[in-house]
Amino acid sequence: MCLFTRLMKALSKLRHAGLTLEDVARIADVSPATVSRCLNRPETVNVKKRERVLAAVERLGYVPHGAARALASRQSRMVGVVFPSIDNSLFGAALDAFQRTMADAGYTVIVASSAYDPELETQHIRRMLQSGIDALMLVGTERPDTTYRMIHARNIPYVTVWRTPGESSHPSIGFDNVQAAKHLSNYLIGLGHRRIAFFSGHLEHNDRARDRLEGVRQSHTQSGFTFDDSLILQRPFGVDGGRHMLRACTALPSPPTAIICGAEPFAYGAIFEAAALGIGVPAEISVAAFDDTWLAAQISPKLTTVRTPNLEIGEEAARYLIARLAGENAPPALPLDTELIIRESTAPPSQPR
Amino acid sequence: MCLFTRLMKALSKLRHAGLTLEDVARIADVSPATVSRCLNRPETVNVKKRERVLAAVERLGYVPHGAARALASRQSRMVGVVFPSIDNSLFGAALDAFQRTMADAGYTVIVASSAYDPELETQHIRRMLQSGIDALMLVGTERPDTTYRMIHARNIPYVTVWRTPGESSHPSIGFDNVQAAKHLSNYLIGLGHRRIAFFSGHLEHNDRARDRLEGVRQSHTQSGFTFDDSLILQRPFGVDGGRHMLRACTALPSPPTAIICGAEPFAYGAIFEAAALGIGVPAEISVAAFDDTWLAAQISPKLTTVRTPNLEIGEEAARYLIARLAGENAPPALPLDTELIIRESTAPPSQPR
DNA sequence: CTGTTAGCGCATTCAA
DNA sequence: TTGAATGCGCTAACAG
Repeated sequence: MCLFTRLMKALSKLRHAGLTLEDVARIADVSPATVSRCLNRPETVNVKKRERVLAAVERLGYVPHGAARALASRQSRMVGVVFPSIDNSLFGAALDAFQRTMADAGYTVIVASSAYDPELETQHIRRMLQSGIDALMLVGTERPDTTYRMIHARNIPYVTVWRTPGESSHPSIGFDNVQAAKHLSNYLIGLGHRRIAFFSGHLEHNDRARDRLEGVRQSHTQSGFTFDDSLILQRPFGVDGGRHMLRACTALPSPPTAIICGAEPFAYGAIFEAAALGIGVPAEISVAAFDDTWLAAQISPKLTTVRTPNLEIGEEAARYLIARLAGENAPPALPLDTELIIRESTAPPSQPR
Repeated sequence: MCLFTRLMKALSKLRHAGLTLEDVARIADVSPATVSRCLNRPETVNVKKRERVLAAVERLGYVPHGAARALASRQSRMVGVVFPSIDNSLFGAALDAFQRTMADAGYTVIVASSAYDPELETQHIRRMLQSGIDALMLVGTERPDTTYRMIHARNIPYVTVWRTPGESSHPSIGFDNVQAAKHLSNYLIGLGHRRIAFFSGHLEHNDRARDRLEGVRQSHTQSGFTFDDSLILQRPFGVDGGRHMLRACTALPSPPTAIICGAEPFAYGAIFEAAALGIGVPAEISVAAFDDTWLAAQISPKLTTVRTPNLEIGEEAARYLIARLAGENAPPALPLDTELIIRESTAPPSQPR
């Protein structure tokens, strides 16, 4: 029995590199508490002692035990991110920037992708809360009240990104999708387009997409035109969706002269398919989109698109959370700017009516 | 004092949704130990009692405290991933699959991107180890011994991905970069190409890139040709690198008739730049690459490329780690297959010599 | 500035 | 099967 205990202990030592605060304390000939202080608030401890302790830490290769630290201090120094997807350069860029900024502040990031499935998102959030995250970043604001209640119950800071606060009362960092879409639509209308199609991913469970559609609508009504709802097409995200929708809408009895794509892959698909079909872009149909990912300026014709501050969103969200975590009561940053980048894929309609 | 203590306790309650095992135990009228059993090994507890306990858990909305659980059980149910980058669909796809598979097995994933910087990678690994991860996934096998020692000291399972074990003794899940490159190069040589350029990211700190170059070399020597080292170009990853290298090598006194790109973005850059320069692909120069990301089949000319099992890598790596975590001694999966996908960007050289 | 003391919330013995 | 007891490794309050 005693043997067994010793064995288990040996094993546990192995697991934890055999080192605890106490070991370090013994070597440095101080109390465990002092070692703890050296690691967490070095300035509160005598210089000579501190050096002795840190030397011991170094020599032993001591590494604090995260869970123990979390349990005792009531913070894990981990933050969670749930994104609709992470295998694209849109959210990838934001995640990258977020992670980098968080790492600089000593935080570790936990990530999960919900595949645009609200239920999956809820599960991920629950699991993360359970893991003891100190803060949370989510995309958009549309989710069940119960989910927000879970978050509030834990009383941790969180941000929603990719939108501005708008009506919702959630801290948000992002840009105004409605305005951005309105701006783009106005530009097209200004070019003379009167029949504009809107290519979108599924609108339910995606407040950003709905915002953009809303912007296009407002642009029309405020310009004194009516937006034709039959020109709203929906497909799952991806190039193939764009190809399909282009084919669908060019086959219409009265086809659009311009297309606004709610997400950039649709625009690529539309442009590729138009090329395949021998339809000139922008000669016969204009194509514009949102996001300005790396491909936009590379393809031919170069894509007219709204640059969205993907990277900045990740960075600002991290900053906001770090501030909150530090006890500051900073409000989230102001809405970030978008910019309409006019390139080659848009032009006046060929046969103005 | 007593008041203060009570206050602190109240505060802590708030932070943790006010619920501990003990609370549940009290409500269900059992001991805390029983509640713990119900949650972890339900089959070892009386059915009636179990139901009572689970009902209480449900009703109270009890959520176990991750850090406490980790501390007591010596496992965090978190696994770490350090990737060179996450804002591209290559690693993004793998990460996505990895995360999904891990989530299904009840694990949470921590992610960090090293930006191809070895030192940053080391830091991230250290931090993750400290966070108490139960397992770790890394890309490639080339890193300081000290890093591997850190991992071994913790005695946790890990995998390296994107390569096959090869000489190194590390568990690996991936494909044979040398063979894949050799295959591609053989195909080009078979087409009649004798001057083949290799577009690469930086070769130091990137064993995959070196493997691919090695494959191209082997292909040449085994076919009885010599590979011209002056046709190895290096640039940071990205389309711009591809554009730049295309310009550079077409300006050579004796330019190549074909290009093998170590990563796909280079190929896109090369193709776009060739179009801009009025150089025909594949009429005047052939272009081929690795990865087969979504764009490969969309651009014009459609890209000849080696399909690499990005998604499968993430999935298999997760499976392997899960098995190891479950105590199974499963060896990593066999090398995954790659497939040469011949499309439109390659053809015999225009002026065979 | 330092050491002593007392838990953090849970899993896991062990004896019943 | 169950409950009581113990401690995981650390931080934080307190007295010195």
